[in-house]
Amino acid sequence: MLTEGMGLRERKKIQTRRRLLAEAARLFGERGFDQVSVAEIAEAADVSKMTVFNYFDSKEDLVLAPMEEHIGDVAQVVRDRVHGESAVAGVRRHFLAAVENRDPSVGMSDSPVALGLLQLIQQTPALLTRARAFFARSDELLVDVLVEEGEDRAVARIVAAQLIGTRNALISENHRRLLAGESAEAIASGAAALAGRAFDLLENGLGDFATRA
Amino acid sequence: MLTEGMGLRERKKIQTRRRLLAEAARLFGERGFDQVSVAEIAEAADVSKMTVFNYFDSKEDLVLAPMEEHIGDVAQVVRDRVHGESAVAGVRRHFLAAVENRDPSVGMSDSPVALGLLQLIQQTPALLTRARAFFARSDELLVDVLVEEGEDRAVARIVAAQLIGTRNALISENHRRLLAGESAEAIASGAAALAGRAFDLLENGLGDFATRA
DNA sequence: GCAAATATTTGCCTTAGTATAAGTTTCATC
DNA sequence: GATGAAACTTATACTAAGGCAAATATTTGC
Repeated sequence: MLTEGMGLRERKKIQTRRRLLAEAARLFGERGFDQVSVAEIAEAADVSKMTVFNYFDSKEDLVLAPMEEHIGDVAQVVRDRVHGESAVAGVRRHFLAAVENRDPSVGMSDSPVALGLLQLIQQTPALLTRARAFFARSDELLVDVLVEEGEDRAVARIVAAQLIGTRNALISENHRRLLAGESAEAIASGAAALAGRAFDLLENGLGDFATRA
Repeated sequence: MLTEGMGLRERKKIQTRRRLLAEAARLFGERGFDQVSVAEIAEAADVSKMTVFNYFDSKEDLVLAPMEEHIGDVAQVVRDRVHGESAVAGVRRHFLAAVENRDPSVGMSDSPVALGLLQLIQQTPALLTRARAFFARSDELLVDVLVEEGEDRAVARIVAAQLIGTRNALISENHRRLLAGESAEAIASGAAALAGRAFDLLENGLGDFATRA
């Protein structure tokens, strides 16, 4: 975060925000989400409780704020896809590149901090719930892009659900492996293979998948 | 709900539960979810606040309890599908039958009560959130069925996400039309056509859907 | 330095949800 | 039909999230 050209007020706000996020992460990491009150976080960051809610709409946001930035990623990728490229192809390309780059937003970071966050989220119902809301929002944003391009909204919702659902399942699988102790390095090739399979299913259809013998 | 053969205790419990649901629906309908406290509902139903939480785990459950019964529907349908039928075909068949039967669980009831509930849910973030949790649970249950049949879990998660996502998008579209004032009768044929399109996309793939010109 | 804008604090309030212990009702069994 | 156990409800008191209003402090542009 560049701070040049900012007034004192802006710089302080950024600092306070960072301090709140850091103290929250520390306390949550030590004791778990539900065992830390907002008041404690406020105290640790040396501000009042009200100020915490001034910076973050809810206690959950103290954990999930970083995720929030990526809500529009898929919609953006589809909007920016190259000529001749389908929606699925665009998402596939972007996802594979993210895996290649060990992008934390697709569950490819095995840093202690990222792992700690992941664990916290998985263990805390309130956070899981909130994370799901982000998926729902991603979906809406993608629908809007498709509608802008002239697709029927009802069809767009179906396609978006399939695309976002597939992508989330892939990310979630990466998370599972990270939490099982695998390194990002170890996960990478498997993740790419699985993604290939997943996007193939999307593009060519489930067909007679799981047909009862 | 048959009450024969039940003791007084069981009958009273059922009555209390119904009274709580009815009073909650009435009050929520009159003033909105957030403008009614649990204490008020308890008073209206002539029980203590604690008793409300004895019957329902949370305030949201007072609205969503009826939905909860259908969480396992898709998983059950897939588990029970006939020989030679694929997972998609099974879900398609069941969904189309539900539309035909104006089943409320797929958004095909235009009764005032159902409409009121729908509206309440759409307008209340906490309820929307909770409803999404049900979808997530549906998904997990479906994954379990596929895994039991021998599918790889990672692949099962991808397929389940596509199936459940598609179905939810269809239901959600029905909800949209209901809230726009259309009758279940009027929605039926369109819903069937859209469902056909949606499951075709699932079965045969998105292919070059939304390929940029 | 001063006034306007903006951030922060303080204190208070409502409400969901939990824990506990003490009452009350139902039921099975004799 | 009395009785004791089990199930259910209640009152009470508590915690914590979150929202609100008015007072206070800080930064800004001038």
